[in-house]
Amino acid sequence: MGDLREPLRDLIECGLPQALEVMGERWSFMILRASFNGLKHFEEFLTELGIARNILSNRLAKLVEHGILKREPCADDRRKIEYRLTEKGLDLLPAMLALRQWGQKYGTEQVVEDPVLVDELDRLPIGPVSILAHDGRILGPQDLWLTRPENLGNRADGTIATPGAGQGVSLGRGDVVDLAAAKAAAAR
Amino acid sequence: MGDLREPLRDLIECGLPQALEVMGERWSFMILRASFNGLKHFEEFLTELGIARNILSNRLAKLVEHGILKREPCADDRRKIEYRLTEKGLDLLPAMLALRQWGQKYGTEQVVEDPVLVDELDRLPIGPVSILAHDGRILGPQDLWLTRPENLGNRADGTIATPGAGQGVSLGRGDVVDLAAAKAAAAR
DNA sequence: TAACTAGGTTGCGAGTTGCAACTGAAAACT
DNA sequence: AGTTTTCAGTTGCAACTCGCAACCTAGTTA
Repeated sequence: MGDLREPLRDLIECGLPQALEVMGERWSFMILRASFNGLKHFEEFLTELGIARNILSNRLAKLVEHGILKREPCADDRRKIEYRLTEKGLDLLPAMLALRQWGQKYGTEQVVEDPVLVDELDRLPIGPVSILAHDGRILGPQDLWLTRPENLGNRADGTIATPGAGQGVSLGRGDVVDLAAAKAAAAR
Repeated sequence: MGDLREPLRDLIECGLPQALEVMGERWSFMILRASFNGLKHFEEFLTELGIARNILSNRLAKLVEHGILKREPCADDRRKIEYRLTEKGLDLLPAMLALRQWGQKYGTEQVVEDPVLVDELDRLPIGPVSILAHDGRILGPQDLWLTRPENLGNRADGTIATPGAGQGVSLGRGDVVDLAAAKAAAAR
């Protein structure tokens, strides 16, 4: 179970609550998806999502406030306002796809999708959103371990790994995966 | 913009709403994370998350109802109940990590993490959760395209791609990424 | 038997959500 | 020019949800 004895007690300080502050609200992900789908205007979101006007107004304002969407008056029609994804918003794509792939995998209704999301290059369906090691290997729950920063690269066998070309990603404090449970589940 | 003229109007039928039905509720992801962290008992979640008792009770019941956690009476103490992740729950790991990586990247407070989530093999930090092509290439928003099922593999240059060993993943109906916007943003 | 613990449930006030109606400004029609 | 329509919001009100504290019940410990 890693080299930590106990699961950490202070889970508050990590990226998840920060993400949920915006995206945890009821319609945020649906609006985000609509944005990815190219919707830009208030009334489009309104009719598309079937959301209440005041809620939409409120949610859009919050998404803009958090820098996920940007709000720009339309040039050709000065009543219209364009809500467009920022880079920060685009960066939510993996999270959204992961969620929806999960929803699709386990959803009650097995929907036959009509337009398929494909790789532009070969026009073949994309694979699952995955957790990658620094060198690109795909990792499952059973491959994750928790360690203190000072022990990075200290392999179980005593040898030392050095980060190659891989881009390490820093995660939040309190980032513990229950390996015992994960491995037990994987073993079943 | 793919070979579809317009963004689809019926975005309802896809995996996302199904996922949000459970995980869209306020505390669901935090409870999930606590589960990944190895917490199993009611009072543990309670003190760890600082959530209200009734809400926790309600959320746990819903997570169990949706098959994300399973509820098992403890053998040694029949008052205690263990809430453990099911496979369906474990499958939410990419979504949770994607969300928290995003939160960490853009969060106001740059938290210095103490325990780092690493690859078990070499004990080096994991990379970002990524969207993969069927053959494992990492895809960004600008690499995504939308196509009708009957046109799968029809490349822009007219040649035809055939799925290799890659495992295609089926996404929900209405799965459209606004390529124009994504590419424009990527170009900036 | 009394006290304690684990996991809930109930009641109440505060905050959120959703519907419908209204506003105000810019465009379109007549 | 004057009326109507469209766009993006705001306001009022009913229903629901959240969080806190208190209470409840079964099993465990002293």
